[in-house]
Amino acid sequence: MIDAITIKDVKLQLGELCKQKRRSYELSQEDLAEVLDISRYTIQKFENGKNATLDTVLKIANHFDLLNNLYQALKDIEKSNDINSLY
Amino acid sequence: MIDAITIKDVKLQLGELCKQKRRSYELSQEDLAEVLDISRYTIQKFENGKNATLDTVLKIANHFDLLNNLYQALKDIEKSNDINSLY
DNA sequence: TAATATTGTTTATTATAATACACAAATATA
DNA sequence: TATATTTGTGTATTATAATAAACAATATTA
Repeated sequence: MIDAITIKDVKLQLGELCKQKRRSYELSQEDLAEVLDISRYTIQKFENGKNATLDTVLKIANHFDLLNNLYQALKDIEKSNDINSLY
Repeated sequence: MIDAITIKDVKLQLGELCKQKRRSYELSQEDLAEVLDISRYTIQKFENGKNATLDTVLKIANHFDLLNNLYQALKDIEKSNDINSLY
């Protein structure tokens, strides 16, 4: 039996994804911080699963072209809710 | 030509989704705030597209059983990155 | 329409995310 | 191995998200 996903799990996975994306672009934490105009410490903490603000997360997502994906996913959830309400 | 999705768009959509989910459970902002042990003002601001913390967003997502979906979506993005690196 | 419930807004305070800086630890490169 | 680069940590400060409480503005219901 696999345990349910926790908030901590999601934060850690978000951090891992940032780390992976950043490295695939061959950017250091310093580089990414600079282009996004945020501090390296903020990136550092986010990549290691600490709490962050939505703005920080979305700035990073945007830089790695994940904003449209995210938006569409949210729209899909909203739509699936609409459909369920028909039954 | 449709404009690209902005960070503001995503925050507004997150807020709308919270509002919709909350209403589908017939909860007031007050109700939701109480069960999540956060203030109604935090919900209020989030639902209207203001900035928030990841913890706030994930507490809400968790309450509406969206955490597994989110986690899996993040894993999928990570995996698709791995695959691309093979070519 | 009157009463009730919900949502929006304001102000003040507290908690904490973000910043800046320095330095140590760990990795990568010459 | 020595040098350089990157990452992790610590401390202090600043900016702002979160809280609490009250009240006005909107919906909802009787």
